[in-house]
Order: sequence, then C-alpha cells, then structure tokens
Amino acid sequence: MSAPGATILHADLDAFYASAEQLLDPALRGRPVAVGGGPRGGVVLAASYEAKAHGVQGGMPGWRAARLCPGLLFVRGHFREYQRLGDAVMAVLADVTPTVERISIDEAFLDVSGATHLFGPPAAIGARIRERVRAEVGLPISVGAARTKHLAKIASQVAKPDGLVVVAPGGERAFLDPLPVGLIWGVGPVHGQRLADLGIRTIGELARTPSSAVEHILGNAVGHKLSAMAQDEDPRRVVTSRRARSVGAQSALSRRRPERDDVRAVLAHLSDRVSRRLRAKGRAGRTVTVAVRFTGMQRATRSRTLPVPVAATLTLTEVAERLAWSAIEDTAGDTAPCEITLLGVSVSNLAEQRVIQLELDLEPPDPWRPGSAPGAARRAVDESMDAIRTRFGSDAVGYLPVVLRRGGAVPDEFRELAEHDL
DNA sequence: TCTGGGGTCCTAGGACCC
DNA sequence: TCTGGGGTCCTAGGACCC
Repeated sequence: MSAPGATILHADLDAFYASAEQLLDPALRGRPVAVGGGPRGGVVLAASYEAKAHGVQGGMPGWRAARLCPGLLFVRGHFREYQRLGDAVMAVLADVTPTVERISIDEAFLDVSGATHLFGPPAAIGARIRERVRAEVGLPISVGAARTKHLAKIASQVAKPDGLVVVAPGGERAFLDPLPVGLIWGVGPVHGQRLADLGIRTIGELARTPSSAVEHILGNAVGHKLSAMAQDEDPRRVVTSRRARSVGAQSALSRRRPERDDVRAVLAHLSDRVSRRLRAKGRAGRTVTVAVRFTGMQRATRSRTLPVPVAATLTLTEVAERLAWSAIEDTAGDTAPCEITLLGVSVSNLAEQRVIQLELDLEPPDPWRPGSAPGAARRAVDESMDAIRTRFGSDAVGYLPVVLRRGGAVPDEFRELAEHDL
C-alpha cells in the first residue's frame, strides 16, 4: 500500500500575508506587521513573526493587537499579489512532482515517492524546495516530511519558522509522544480542554489512552479519528483534485438593526456572489442554508432542501429571504431587540446542471419550488448579467448594499483567495 | 473598543419507507 | 391490541481548519 520512507511532504509558507508584505516593501522587514484590521476595527488576517512575538495572532481584533504590540504596523493587504506569489510557490512544488494537493493559498501536501530517484531522499527534496522558494519567489517556507500526511503536517508546524523537519520511519513515536495534543489536526480549544480535563496533554498520553475512553468524551467519530492519529495511523493519500461540496458567501453588517429592505439587499448581494460561481462551473445545489449572527456572537442557521437544484440569483434570493426571517423571528423572542451582525448564504447538495428544467415552468408558482414561476426569464437575466461581467469585469453590474460595511469591508480579492474550486 | 470569510465533517432527533 | 428493525434523508447546531 504505502511506500516506505518519509515520502509525504507538507510545505507551508510562514506567516504568508505578512511575509509577502515584507517582501513587497523592504521598509517592513524586521518589523511587527499586521495585515488587515487596524486599531479602530476589523480583525488581523496575518501577523509577522515580529508581531507574533508580542502575542499578536490571526483572527484577533485590530484594537487588541495594537494594544499588545506598540508600534505594530497595519497594512491593508495586496491580495492579488498574494495570489500571484502563492501560485508561484505551487509552480515550484509542481516541478518536483505532479502529486501535489493544494489545501489553501499557502500550503500543500506532496507525495514524492516517485521523485526520489531524480532528486534524492525526501530530506534533500525538502531542502531543495525551501531553497528554490526563497531564491525564486523570495518567501520563507517550512517543510515537514514523514510517512503520513498527518505526521508531515505536524512536522512542518514544528519546523516553523523557516525550517525543515524530517520524521524518519521508525522515529514516529519518539517524535510524537512529547508534543501537545493541540498539534493534532482536529483538536481545537474545546477538544483540547476536554482532553486536558482527563489529564491528557501530550500526544503520547493520548496514544496510551484507550480509544473507547476518548470516544466517550469526544464522540465516536472524532474520538476514533484522534486515537488513530495519536497512534500514527493515517490512511489518507495525497489527492490532486477535490471538488467543493458547498459554496457560500457571508458579510458582516455595519448596521445592527437593518430594515427589511436592507436584509433583502444583502441577501441579494450574497446570493448573487454564490449563484454566479455556481453558474460559472455549470453547477447548482438543492440545499440552501442561511446563517444569521446576532450580537454576542450567537448564531442561528435555517436550511431548506428544494426538489430541484437552484443556480438562479433571484430564486436563491427569495429562498434565502424566507429562511433568514425564519431565523430572525425565532430568535427575536428570547433576545429582546434583535440585532443582526452578519448574514450568510450557502448552497450545498451540489449537482451538475446540464439539463435545464423546463418542465417546472409549467407548474403553479410556489416559493419552495424554484423555477416554477418565470424560470426562463430568470435564466435570461442571469445569462445577460454573467455575459456583461465576463466582458467588462465583475464590478460592471450589481451594487453594494449600504449596510455592508464599506470602509472595513474585506475586498473581493480577499474573498477570492479563500474560495475553493467548484 | 468587541471579533473576517472561505470551507469540511460530525451528531442527534424526527420523518418516512419497507 | 401492542408492536420490529434497518436504512435514508432532512434539519439545526457545533467544532474545527485555513
């Protein structure tokens, strides 16, 4: 089954956005940099190692980062440049082997079992990747090499910043045992705390705990997976392509008590983003989910599975609006004045959209049966909008609802970085 | 001065079917 | 008259990852 040797590599750019900024602007090198956010709002998307030394982390509100790290330099972010740099790094990896699994803008797994005859052992390949990325792209990248994906990923985390760690076959237990459980993929704050409550803090301690006990605490699937990971049993293979199972868009709101028209406008905007991506790939989805976030980070979701897949902007908007009000009205009861801080729309249960469902045009209008009203007209509208955007750019048509925060809004380029292939 | 936006997977209860 | 057991789909919520 699996080839011998530490032939799975995990390559992970260090503090990617922040390093990119330091590459683009030499004045930022050696200084604490935060991309995104700012002392007056928003969150930090990435922090340079100089900033991390002061406790600044990604996802942290800007004002808190500013307080932790006096002299912190906030930069807005050059997202198109990140895309270009990330792609350039992936091109270097593709030179080593075609078996590359890109899992985000800045990290990938490689199976180099077929490349060792050309480039030498995994350690040499890892070193070569690091040198080339540094020389040709200008960025620091850490690489972990091991027998499995899970272990390679842990190795690259241990290698950071700007390092290489190879876990030789046979040395897995000695490597893993002293490491904190939080390094296991799937152990976050909640699971970490539950394990700590049992006195389990290291991967070795977890490996020695009976699987049944772990499953009892964390649930069958999670417990089983974690036990397997701790015991270095990871059957996953490097896969070069993977299709998305859902598509979504969300936005934080600047006004907390939006009017009905505002909610509709935001949902139309989000539905437009989502359905555009679906149509561009000839896909559609049956399940529509709306997420609403209220003050205090309280969230509610409502979903509806439709009899046929949808990809029309107007139809998605109508379904989303019903779902959103259902969530808002259900929540309004217990939290007196209902303040909304975010709206999201996503579509799952995806299918190919090869045939157009003409037959539904014959049925009476029904809000839960999309396309039942003037389906042909909706498709025509979407098609012409799509055509205009193809010709004149994605901003050519459409509009931004006023309740979407303008100054603090993340740019479209940032959203695109995070989008998965459909 | 108060938390972005893109995703994946799992759970549990209920409906429904055979 | 009370009552089986397995399987699938749907919905809401939650943890986690980048």
